[in-house]
Amino acid sequence: MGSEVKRTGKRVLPKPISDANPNLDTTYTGNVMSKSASRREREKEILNKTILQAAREVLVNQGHEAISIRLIAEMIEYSPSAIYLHFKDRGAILQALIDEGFDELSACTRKVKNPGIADGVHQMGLNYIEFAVQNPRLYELMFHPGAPEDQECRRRMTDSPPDCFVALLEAVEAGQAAKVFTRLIPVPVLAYSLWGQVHGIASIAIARQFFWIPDEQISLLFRESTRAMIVGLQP
Amino acid sequence: MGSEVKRTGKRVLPKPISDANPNLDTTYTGNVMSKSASRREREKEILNKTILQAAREVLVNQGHEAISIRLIAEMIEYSPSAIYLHFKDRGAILQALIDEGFDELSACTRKVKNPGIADGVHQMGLNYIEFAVQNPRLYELMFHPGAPEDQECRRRMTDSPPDCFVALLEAVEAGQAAKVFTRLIPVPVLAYSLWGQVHGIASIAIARQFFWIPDEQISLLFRESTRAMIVGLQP
DNA sequence: TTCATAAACTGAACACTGTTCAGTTTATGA
DNA sequence: TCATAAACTGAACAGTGTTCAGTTTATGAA
Repeated sequence: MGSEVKRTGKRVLPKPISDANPNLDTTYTGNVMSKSASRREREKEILNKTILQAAREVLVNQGHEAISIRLIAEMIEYSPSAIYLHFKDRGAILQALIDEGFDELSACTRKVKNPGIADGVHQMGLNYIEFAVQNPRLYELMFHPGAPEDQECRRRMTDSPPDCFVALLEAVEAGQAAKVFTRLIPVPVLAYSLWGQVHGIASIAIARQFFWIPDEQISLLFRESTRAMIVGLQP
Repeated sequence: MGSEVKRTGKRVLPKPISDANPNLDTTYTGNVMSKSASRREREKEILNKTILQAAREVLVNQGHEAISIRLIAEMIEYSPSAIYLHFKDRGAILQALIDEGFDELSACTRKVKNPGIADGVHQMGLNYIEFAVQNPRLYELMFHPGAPEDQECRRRMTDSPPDCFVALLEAVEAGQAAKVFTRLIPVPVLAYSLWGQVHGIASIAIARQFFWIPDEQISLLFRESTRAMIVGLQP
């Protein structure tokens, strides 16, 4: 619990950004939105981020099951009900974390220089696994968010694939053009084969309950399994 | 809810097995354990199974998150507290379901005839994926039981691998002897590469949110990805 | 058959969730 | 200065897992 400060309606946090503040947005005042209204919007944005920061901290340390509204409320020193002014429900918070995760994963896979050649695809896979291993709780949330029904996340996902998969599809297409993948199977099948491989290795690496493999062989496993998959896709 | 029958202490269910019952165990009466004591033990066993049946029904239809003590209690027409006379806590019920799952998965992989040859290994992988796809909720529970800490499941797992993995290790060793896998990497690395592949494909197939692939290409994906992995493990 | 004892079982409680909403406090702009 | 809107709280509701005192039933010896 800690502080026993009496809490009243409006909080001093987030601090009102004074006119002297260099971050003040002076380019967009006037007719459509009043100055204070836009400031309020920025404050709202800040509190939004604060909530997500707290949620992510819990996620990293204890996993997504430990994320509770009341806990977050205590961390950011607001009442639990205040959170519902910023997020529809607990699921919306998790979804925001999932979105963050996919953005970061996408950045990891996109940073390889030549995705179209065999080494490039290999490196994409290794980057993917690296992200998963370094953010195990987040990765777990991204692919196993728990209650599987009702989420509109499902709809969004099926509407358009996450960008990390788009990157893979592009690499596969470039690889086919460059004769890296010569086997005559549809591009999605090729891409899913590759994705399945790295996802499986990453999942197993995260769920450490399944490791009777010496530590020094893990990176060998990452390299060999991804290599084998790429080699296997050329007849 | 249904019946409003007044419930009192001891239940008529499970029915006492009379002496006329052909299932009566007459081989072990007498000194160590009295007749009625052994009957009670059998009744306990039955109620145990009844609880697990109910739990599995919920699991299959709604996923493991929907398994609640109170719901199970209603299904088997006992009070919630009665369940704690048979299982330490909710986690113990889930663990029992997980154990069932690994037994069944093991049976699936073990039923291939020649696991040591390439086709055998391939078939093991396909059987594995088939199990996962046909028991998606169970498979999800087995590998993502939720709260990851505190479980003594962790200890048991790290003590000895599940039998399905032992079967794979044996197949890989036989495959190496038969020159199916000629690449010079340690057996565990080989086995994990194969397991990672099928696990990844199975996971993605289950989390259908990630499918923009036409239905008719799914079995092709299963076959091609497992094939590619096996081919890739020979230099 | 009687009866103390052990086993099985229940009901009420506790502490914890997510979520809602009436009511209070604060900021706003005329 | 002051009505109004926005921000926020506190208490409540319904749900969860779990515990435990107390009741009901079955048992086996007297």
